Amino acid sequence: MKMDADMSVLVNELGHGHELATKLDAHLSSASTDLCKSLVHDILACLEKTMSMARTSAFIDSPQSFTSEDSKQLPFKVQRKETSKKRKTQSKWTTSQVKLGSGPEAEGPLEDGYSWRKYGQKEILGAKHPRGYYRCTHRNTQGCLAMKQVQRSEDNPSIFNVTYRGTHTCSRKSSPSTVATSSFPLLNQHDDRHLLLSFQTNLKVKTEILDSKVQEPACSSSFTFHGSKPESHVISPSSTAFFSPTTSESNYFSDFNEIASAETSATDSPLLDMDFLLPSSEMNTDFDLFDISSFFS
DNA sequence: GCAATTTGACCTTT
DNA sequence: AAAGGTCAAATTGC
Repeated sequence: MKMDADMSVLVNELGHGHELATKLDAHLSSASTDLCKSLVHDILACLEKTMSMARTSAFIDSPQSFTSEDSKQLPFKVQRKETSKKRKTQSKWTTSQVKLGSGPEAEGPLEDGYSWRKYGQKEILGAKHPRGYYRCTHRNTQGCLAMKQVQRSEDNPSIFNVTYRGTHTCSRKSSPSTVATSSFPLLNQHDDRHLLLSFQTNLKVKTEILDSKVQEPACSSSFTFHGSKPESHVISPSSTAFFSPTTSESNYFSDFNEIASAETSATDSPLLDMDFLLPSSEMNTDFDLFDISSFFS
């Protein structure tokens, strides 16, 4: 990855987003709700942090997440003993963050275009809500190792922290309904629809690259979906496009994967394991995953 | 009947 | 020993 150039683009884009958020903040002075104000400040804080991280190349150095030992494993049937190293590496991931908000017309990246299958749920210490564990539906059939974790936010029930791990190597076949229910099974389907719709107008995406120890390459991304009061939103025709697999090729998640891929490729890691398989040449330096401006228009 | 989800047990890490 | 992550049998839904 052409790191200097890309980082420059990153900083520029984030700077632009920061500028827009600042403008929005100014306009929200009287008519806005506390939530909106809060969100704006949240966005600003995150952007500032991200810009700072980009400048310091903090997250450039995040290596890949799995060892060569892991890469030897057949993905189709993970054996318990062999998962030990995977966990070891995962626990050492480190993060950088990017948050995205969504504007009214921004068809949020809520749907990543993939289908997920839940394989576990765990009560997390100190957390009000359990964490759900998901892996790609095509794990067994196509060996796709993508996984994600979904956990409801502590303070705001409408916020879901979604952490993605690995890159999809499968062909995406998920239907909107399948995805909608499988992505957030912590809610019933009725709530899911509200939640998903709410993402159109209030989406916050947080990207994390966990703190990496040099000897344990790792990278993950965390998306925080921030839904506002569901009942305040109305179904729009465009919402269907949001879930359409045909649009997923350019959705935020896939784009982020490309970005993450580029990041890790800069580490010169020899591994082509589950995390980031896309070559750096496919890096979208336009950074449209983080087309932050769209969220403020 | 098949696929997805639930959930308690098990395993690894800290 | 505690906590987090995964497995897999049982259950549920289509």
